[in-house]
Amino acid sequence: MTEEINWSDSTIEIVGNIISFWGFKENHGKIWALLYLNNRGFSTSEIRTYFRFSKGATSMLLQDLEDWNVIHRTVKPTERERHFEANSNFMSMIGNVLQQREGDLISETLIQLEKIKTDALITSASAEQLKRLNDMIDLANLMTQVVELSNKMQKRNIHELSKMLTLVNRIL
Amino acid sequence: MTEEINWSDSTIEIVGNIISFWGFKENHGKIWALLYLNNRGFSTSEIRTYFRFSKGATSMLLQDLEDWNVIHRTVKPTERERHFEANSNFMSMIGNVLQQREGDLISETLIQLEKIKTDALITSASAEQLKRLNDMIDLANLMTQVVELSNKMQKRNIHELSKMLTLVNRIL
DNA sequence: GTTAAAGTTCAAATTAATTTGAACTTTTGA
DNA sequence: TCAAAAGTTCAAATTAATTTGAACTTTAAC
Repeated sequence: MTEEINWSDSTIEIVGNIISFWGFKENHGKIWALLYLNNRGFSTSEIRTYFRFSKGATSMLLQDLEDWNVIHRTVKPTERERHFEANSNFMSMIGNVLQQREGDLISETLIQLEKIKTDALITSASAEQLKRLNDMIDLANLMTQVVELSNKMQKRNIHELSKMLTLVNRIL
Repeated sequence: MTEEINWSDSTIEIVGNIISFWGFKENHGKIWALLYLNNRGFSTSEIRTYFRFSKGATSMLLQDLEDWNVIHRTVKPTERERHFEANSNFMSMIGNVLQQREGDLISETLIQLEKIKTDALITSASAEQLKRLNDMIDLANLMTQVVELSNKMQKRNIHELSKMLTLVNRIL
């Protein structure tokens, strides 16, 4: 019976949880937290063993994290397996996923809404309805802005961001 | 065979979609969009018929939207059924859900992380690990700020927000 | 070039989120 | 007060998201 519970284990759980909040898989967050909290490279099989993930899941999760620029490979000349380290710019996780979704969804939405607007103009829509349709277009544009903002936030660290937001909160 | 496809139908689909992006059920977004785009009160059964939702689902969805302050009841003395209208402050939808999650998740996370930090201090954690644990606490605090911000955004309209974000984007 | 370890893919299985509908409670008009 | 219409609840059914693992491809040490 092991006495000591590793404090980083519980943190990994919690961080996995908090990250899934932003629309990620919890396991993306857990892997990132493992790497980040321990501050060293982990091999694929080490990660797999730690979490008891399948080979396929591990491959896919690491792929995503790499694509999102949340982890990077480290060169280990002695080992054949890949090794990964966490990038500390956590915000990129959020930013990248928003960006990915944005590409797929928001711009497409804007195109569709503009198309609908054209239709509405030539048919029966009332002035009030047009106003509201325009609001929806504003909404889609707002989301583009949010995504743009989150991309810029990627380049800042958490402390800096927290301070910035305090400021913005004070202004509003 | 109906010739004319109502332009607002497609908009409702799209808005439902874009709203689910923020972590809502698509059907929350659809109901809100129906009410908002048509700018009038709808009875429960009207809504149910339009979307072909079950009685139970309609009840629950409307309940949520009302709780989140996204729709409100209107008095119709002639009718027995409830009638609902959209509140135009769409942002409250996002803000309220973030807030709701925040209550359940972020504050709890902060408590847990602080507890873990105490443990880490009295056990084996290295200075570097402590630093990273502190980063995680910063992260949780950052999320509190984001939630606070989104609550303030509720009180603004979409146009105003869009302009504000353009400004922030320019600064960063 | 061989081959074995590492990595990928994706259909099937598992798990999680959402919706349904029947039984129940509440509301309201007569 | 009563009854019927409206609204709610929640276990079961449905649908959606995630994970597994076996078959496959790629990589790199020899």
